[in-house]
Amino acid sequence: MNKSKIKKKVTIKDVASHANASMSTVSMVVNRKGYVSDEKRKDILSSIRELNYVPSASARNLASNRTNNIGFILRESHFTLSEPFYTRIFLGTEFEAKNHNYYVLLSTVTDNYEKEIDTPRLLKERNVDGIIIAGKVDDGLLQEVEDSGIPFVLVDYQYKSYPCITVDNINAGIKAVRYLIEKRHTEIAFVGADIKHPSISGRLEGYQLAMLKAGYKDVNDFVFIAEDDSPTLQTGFRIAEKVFDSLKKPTAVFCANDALALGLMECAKHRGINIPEDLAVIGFDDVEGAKFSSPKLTTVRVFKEQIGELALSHLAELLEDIPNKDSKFERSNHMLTVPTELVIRESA
Amino acid sequence: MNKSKIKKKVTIKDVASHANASMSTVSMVVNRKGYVSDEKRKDILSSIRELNYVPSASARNLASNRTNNIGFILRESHFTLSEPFYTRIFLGTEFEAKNHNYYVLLSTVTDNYEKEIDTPRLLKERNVDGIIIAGKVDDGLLQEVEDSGIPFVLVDYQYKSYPCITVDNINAGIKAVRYLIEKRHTEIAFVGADIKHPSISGRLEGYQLAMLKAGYKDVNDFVFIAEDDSPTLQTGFRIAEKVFDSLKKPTAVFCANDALALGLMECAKHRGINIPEDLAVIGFDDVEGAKFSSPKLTTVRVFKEQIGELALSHLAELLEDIPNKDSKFERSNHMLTVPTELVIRESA
DNA sequence: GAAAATTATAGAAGCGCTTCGATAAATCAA
DNA sequence: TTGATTTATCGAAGCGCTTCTATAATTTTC
Repeated sequence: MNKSKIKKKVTIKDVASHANASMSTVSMVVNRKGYVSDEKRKDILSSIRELNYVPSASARNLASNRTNNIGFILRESHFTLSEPFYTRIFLGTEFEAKNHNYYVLLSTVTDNYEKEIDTPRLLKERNVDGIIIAGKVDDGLLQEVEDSGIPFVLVDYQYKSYPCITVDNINAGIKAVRYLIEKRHTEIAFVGADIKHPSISGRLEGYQLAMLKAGYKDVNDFVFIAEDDSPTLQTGFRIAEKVFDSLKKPTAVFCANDALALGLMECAKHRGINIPEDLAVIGFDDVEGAKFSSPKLTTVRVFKEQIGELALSHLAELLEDIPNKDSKFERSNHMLTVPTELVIRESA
Repeated sequence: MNKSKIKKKVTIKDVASHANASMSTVSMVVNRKGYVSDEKRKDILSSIRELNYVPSASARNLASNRTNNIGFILRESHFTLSEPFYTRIFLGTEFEAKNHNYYVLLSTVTDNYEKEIDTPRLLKERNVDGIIIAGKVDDGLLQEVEDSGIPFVLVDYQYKSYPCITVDNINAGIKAVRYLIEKRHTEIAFVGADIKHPSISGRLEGYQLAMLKAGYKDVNDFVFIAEDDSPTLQTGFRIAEKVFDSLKKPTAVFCANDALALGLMECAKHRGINIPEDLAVIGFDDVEGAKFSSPKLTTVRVFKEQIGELALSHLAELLEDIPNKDSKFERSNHMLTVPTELVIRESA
């Protein structure tokens, strides 16, 4: 705008002449590439500091044909969810992006995505080097991303055998149930909803495996599921009514997420069922509310920020194409599951 | 990465030769500038479509010395707040950004910001044309932004007399209280917390003005405030206990936000106080939970997305520096307040 | 101790666009 | 009619980098 004291922008040229070097040498120092003598490097670095030189991103991008941007695609409804699950993941990504010198362009897509029409601009204009897609999104979008040839990583969702970071739901389910068994519970129920979601079904699978292992034959006896409902507090309340009305009275419940657990506890309170005395409850996710409920909810903690970080660092790996021996990703297999932690509070 | 069928990137040059024009003419068409005959324009546009040309952002930015990016700065804790207030605002900004052809770079800052050290990268590297700062942030950061010379707009916060978009708290407060008075309430209380926050104090001010107008002398008689606590559900519960224990029994309460109102209602339930029969309650914000509480909360709706949109469009105005007669911003005064709406549900 | 490989630096092309003249035709003013 | 404006188009410079190539100087190899 209308400025008077426009400080002339410091360019690589200024640094070069100030340090008595060529532009290319300065560039190499900045990018840690090629051969530069220690002496020259020192001169250049001090010139950079002295002149307060910051490379121009646009120039850099143009010349190197990279953007240094990562796209983060998320469904609108996931973004504005009152429980900050995906925002936490985003935060982790953003944090890690700083370490890798990327910017993150967040782009939300509507829930009823229409191919071509709703295509995120960052995809159309191709000004990202890679893309992170968090949560379940429309298949059409996934297809578009694939077709674009831009490397991408899925988070908390699986599709075909694309690189993805997911929660280790099965093991977490096993851990939760095993804990209940240790506590001498025998009648252990599972409460779930939206069973088609891979995360939920994974948790159920963990439950079933643990029950089988413990010698139960009919692992579906105590399974209560609202197949097509989303796993909310309200749904939890509703399922709870069925649970409490059923003949077989469980002494413990493993819920597919915290919202369900909280809803179930609400219902229990209404019915005068004491938790954890009459009924032990374990949730999943470790949402904010879990710490504040009464009794405080015992649950499986999901490390959301870590997931976001991991997604970014894996994507960075893909982009840099550096065969990284330390990589958490085995050769062929680009699927990584993140471990969880059982947080024992009051409800179980 | 390693692609086989790399589609050669379509450049402005390709379009130019295909349309039998010069690069500069194509550029002018793309940017809607200068003089181009209708005929040539049509040719060029159809070539663009045919070749599926998308301008390169980096090249553009480099040549024009703009970035086409807007920075959106937010405190981490505000971002991961379980109530998606700021994320909603961000969503509005992002939405509007598409219309103005900007990308939004979201950058969170830690709550205990340290000048220089925590400076957002987008500020340091100056790769945004303008900045939106949402919510209260550290003064030092504000200073840095100011010093950078990059135009900025504050949202839901005021500082000196910088351009800002805020909620019309005072009028909303008046509206809420007036509604209660219409409903023949005479003993109307105000419940608030964190009173130094301009939004909260604005709401109190509205309350006081309405009460004065209604003929009350001692407008502070019925004011209950937890000065330094943040306005959460827990705080609401605590204040409620004081309210219910006090001698003067209000028949209606105007709460500074929904969380407080929800907490108060929780406490009322414990005490067997019926809402709205024994006590009318009005909240503020219209959070998700307001629709689900029982009774459903009557509250003042804040149009979060709209605020975000407004912030962006105002910033765009500043950047384009086009004296816009339709602007909602009067000449000198760059402060805009966004109106609210009283949503009448069950609690009042 | 000559050829090969490595280290160190500089120069220049070029990434894809915007924008500043230059030029010329068409329109206007008097 | 003639000079001044407006309209229309093009060519070329240049934005600030990266990176390829060239050229030396130095070190390694056998």
